[in-house]
Amino acid sequence: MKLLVIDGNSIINRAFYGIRALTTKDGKFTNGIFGFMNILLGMMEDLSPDAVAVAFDVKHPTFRHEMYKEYKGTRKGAPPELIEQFPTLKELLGYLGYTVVEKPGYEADDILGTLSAQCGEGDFCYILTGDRDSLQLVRNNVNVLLATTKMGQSATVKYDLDKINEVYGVSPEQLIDIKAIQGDTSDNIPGVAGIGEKGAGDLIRQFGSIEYIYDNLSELDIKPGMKVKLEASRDNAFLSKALGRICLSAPIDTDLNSYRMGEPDPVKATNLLSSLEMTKILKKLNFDSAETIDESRADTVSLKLTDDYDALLSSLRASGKAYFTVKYNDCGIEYILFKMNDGVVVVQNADFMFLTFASAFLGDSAIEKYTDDSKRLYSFCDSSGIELNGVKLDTSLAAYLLNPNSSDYSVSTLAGAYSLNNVKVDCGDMAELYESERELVDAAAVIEALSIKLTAAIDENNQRKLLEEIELPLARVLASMEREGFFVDRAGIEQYSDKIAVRLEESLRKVYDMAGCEFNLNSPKQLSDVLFSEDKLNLPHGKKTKSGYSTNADVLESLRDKHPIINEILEYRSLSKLKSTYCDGLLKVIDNDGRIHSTLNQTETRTGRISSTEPNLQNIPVRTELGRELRRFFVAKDGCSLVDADYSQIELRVLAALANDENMTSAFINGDDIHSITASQVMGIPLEEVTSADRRKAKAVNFGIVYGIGAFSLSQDIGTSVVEADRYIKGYLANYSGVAAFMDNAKTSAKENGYAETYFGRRRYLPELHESNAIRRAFGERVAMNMPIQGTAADIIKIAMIRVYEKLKAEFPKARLIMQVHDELIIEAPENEAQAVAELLKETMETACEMSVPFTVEVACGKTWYDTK
DNA sequence: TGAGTCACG
DNA sequence: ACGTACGTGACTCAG
Repeated sequence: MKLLVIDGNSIINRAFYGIRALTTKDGKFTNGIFGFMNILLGMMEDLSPDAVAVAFDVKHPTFRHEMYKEYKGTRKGAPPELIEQFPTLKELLGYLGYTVVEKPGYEADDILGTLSAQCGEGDFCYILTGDRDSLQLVRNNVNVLLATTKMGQSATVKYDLDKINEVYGVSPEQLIDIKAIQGDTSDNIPGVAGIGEKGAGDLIRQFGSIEYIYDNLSELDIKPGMKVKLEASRDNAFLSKALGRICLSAPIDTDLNSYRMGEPDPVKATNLLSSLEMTKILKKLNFDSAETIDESRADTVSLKLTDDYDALLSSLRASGKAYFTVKYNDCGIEYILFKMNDGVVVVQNADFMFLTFASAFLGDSAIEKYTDDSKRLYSFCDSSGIELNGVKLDTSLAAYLLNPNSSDYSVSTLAGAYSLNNVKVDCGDMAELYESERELVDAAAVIEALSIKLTAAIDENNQRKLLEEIELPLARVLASMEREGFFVDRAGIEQYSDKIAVRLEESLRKVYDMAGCEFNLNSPKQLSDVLFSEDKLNLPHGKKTKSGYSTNADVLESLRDKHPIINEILEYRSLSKLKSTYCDGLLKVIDNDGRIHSTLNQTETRTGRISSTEPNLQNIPVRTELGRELRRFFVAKDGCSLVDADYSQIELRVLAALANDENMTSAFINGDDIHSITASQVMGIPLEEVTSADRRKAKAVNFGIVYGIGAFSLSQDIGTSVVEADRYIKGYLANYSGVAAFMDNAKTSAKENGYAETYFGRRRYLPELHESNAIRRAFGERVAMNMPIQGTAADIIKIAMIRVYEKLKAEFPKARLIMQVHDELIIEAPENEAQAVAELLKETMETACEMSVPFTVEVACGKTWYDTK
C-alpha cells in the first residue's frame, strides 16, 4: 500500500507565510487553507496514494503549559489569524475523505514517525512536511517530501536514503546525533554548548554516533577545545538525543487500512469551499455537479424553452421585474435565460421575431432588470440600435462594491459565496441544452436569489446611491467608450517603430562592445551577471532581488558615473520598452475600423478606479519627449478634434476637503500654487524665496502624504537623508494639522470598521490591519490612508463621466467620450463643436462634486493627443 | 507561471 | 530587526 502522511501544522504554516493576506468577503482568513489544499491536491495528483493521514499537533490545554516550558521555550505561538484556520481545514479534510490524526501530548512528528514505522514490505510511505527534523524517519521504503520555498517559489524535494547521504553525508539515524550535538533553540533542545551545525556534522560523519564519541572521548583525535565543550555538555548531549528522536509508538490507530481514502461528501465539501470562496480548489476537485446538490434541501428549478414572446413579455411586464442572463455569440445574442416564478425560461435567437422581442423587453423602462454583465448588454444594445433601459442591478457591480478585493464576480462564484449553490435544475426535455450550457443555466437559476441577497447587502452597507447613481449608469458610459475606441495613425506608428528599431540596434551594439561580450540584454539575470561579476565589469552591486542583484533604473542611475555602459543600457531599456510594448503592442490591437478598442474594466481595482486592458491606454508615455511622441499617433478622425481635460491635483484637493484642513483648503480656494505654498510653510521661508528645488521637495512630500509616506522612501525620492526627510514630514503634519488628524482617523476607523471608505461610501476591507506581521500591518495602514483619497477622486471622475456622457448625448450628439486616464477625460468632437464641448467638459468636471475646495480642470483641444498637452 | 522591469495616474 | 509610498497592465525571461 502507498501511504501519504502529512505534517498538517508544518504545511499550513508554510502556506500561511507564503501567501499574503487572503480572506473571504467577510474577512475570514483563508490563505493557510488555500495553500494547504493546493499542495495537497498537487501531491494527490503526483503520487496517487492509497491512504492518506494528515497529522496535527494538539494544543492540549492542561498539557500546553508544560510543553511550552519543557520543549517549546523559544518557539513563538502561531498568530490568531492562522489558528482560526485549523478547525476549518480539519473539517474540510474530513469532508474530502482524508483522515485527520491527532493525539493530545504528541506532536505531528510523532504521528508521522509512528505511521511510517508501520510500513512493512510491499508498503511505501511518503512523508510530506516542511520540517527537516522528519528526515530522520527516512528508510528504504519511507521517503520525506520536504516542502521548501526557494526564491519565493514553493516546491517539494524528495529525500530518500541516497539524497540524505548526498546532502548530509550520514544516515537518517545519525541526523539525530547531529542534532543532539548541534541543538535546536526552536525545539528547546540544548545540544552541546559552543558547537554548531558544521562542527556537529563533522563529528558524526567522522565518528558515527555520540555514544561512540563519549565512550572514547579521551582517545579520539578531536581538538582539545572541542573535547572540553563535549565533556561539559555530556548529559545535555544524551538528553538532546532522546528529545530529538521522533517517537515511533504514539498511541494511535496503527492499522494502515484505516487511513484509506474515505468517500468524500461532495455536498458538504462544496458548500464549505464555496463559503471560503475557493473556486479554484473546487474546480480542481472536479466533482460531478449532480453530486454537489443536497437533494433533501435543494431548490428545484425547471428548465424550458419558449418562443411565445408575447406571453413572456406580458408576464415580465406584469411582474415589473426581469432576472436574466444572456449568452452571446459572434452575431449578437444567442440565448436569453430568464428566471421566472416557475423556473428558467429560455428564449433562443432563432427567428426574426426574437430581435423584436429583445428590443421591446430591453427598451421597456418599466421592467426592472437584474442581470450579471450590464456593460456587455449595453454594448450589444448600442450595436443593435436598441435603447437599454431600467437596469436595476448588475450582480458583478453590486458584488464589487460589497468587496472589491475579489477577482471573480461571475454568478457561479457569487452564488457559492452567498450559499446559493444548492439548486437543482429539472431539465425535462432540455437535457441537451443543460448539458452544453450548464453554467449558464445554473447562473440563470440563481440570479433572482442572488440579486435579492446582494440588494439587501448593498442596503445594509448604505451603498445604494453609489450603486444606482455611479456604477450602474457608468457601465453604459464605459460600453460606449469601448465601442467608440481611439483612432490611431497606423502608418505613423510604423514609421516611428522603424526609427526606434534602428536606434535600438545601435544601442545594443554599443552595449555589447563595452561589455566585451554578447548576451541577452532583455534578461535581468544575464545583465546582472555582466555588470556585477568579478570577472566581468565588477561594478558595485546594489540591493539584491530573489534571483540576483537588481538592475532596475534606480540602481543603474546610481551607477551612471561608474561606467559609460550604464547610460547605454538605460537608453536600450527605454527604447526597447517603446518598441515592444507600445509600437508592436499597439499595432497588434488596431481594429479593422482603424481604431483601438481598449477594454475598460469596472470591477478590477481595489480603490474604485477603472482599469484599461488589451491594450492599456492608461499608460501611454508622456514623461519623456521621445515617448510622448507616440501621442502624435492618437488622433481625432477626419473632421474632428480631441478635447482633453484633466483635474489638477485632484487627490490633494480631495485630501484637503476630506481632512477639512484649514490651511490646505484656503490655499486651494485662493488658487495658490500648492507645492510652493507647502514649501514656504513647511520650510518656514517666504513664498517669494522658495526655489525650484524647494518646490520639488514639497511636491514629493505632497505626493508621498497621499500614499501614506515613510521617511525612508521620501529620502530616496528627494535624495536627502532619512533624518531630514523625517523632519519634512513632521513639519508637514504640524503645518497641516487637519491632514495629520485625518490620517490618524483613517487608520483607527479602518481598524474599527474593518474597512476604509470613500466620501461616497465605497469600501475596501483591510484584513491586513489585524495581522500580527508588522510589515503587512503597516501596509494596511498606508492603504487605509490612501484608499479614501484615491477612491474619492475615482468616484468624482466617474460622476463627471456620467454627466458628460448625458450632456453630450443631449447637446452634442456627434461628440463622444472616448477615454479616461484616472484624472483625465478625452472627447472626440466635430471640429466646429470642439470649443463648445471643451467648455461643457470643463464645467461638468468642475461641478461634478461640491466640496470645500474647488476642483479645477484644465482643458485643451488638438488634432492629436500630443497636441492637447 | 512568477519575477523583474517599466509605462501611466 | 524588519523593509521601505498608493493604484494599475504589458512584455520578457526562465524554470
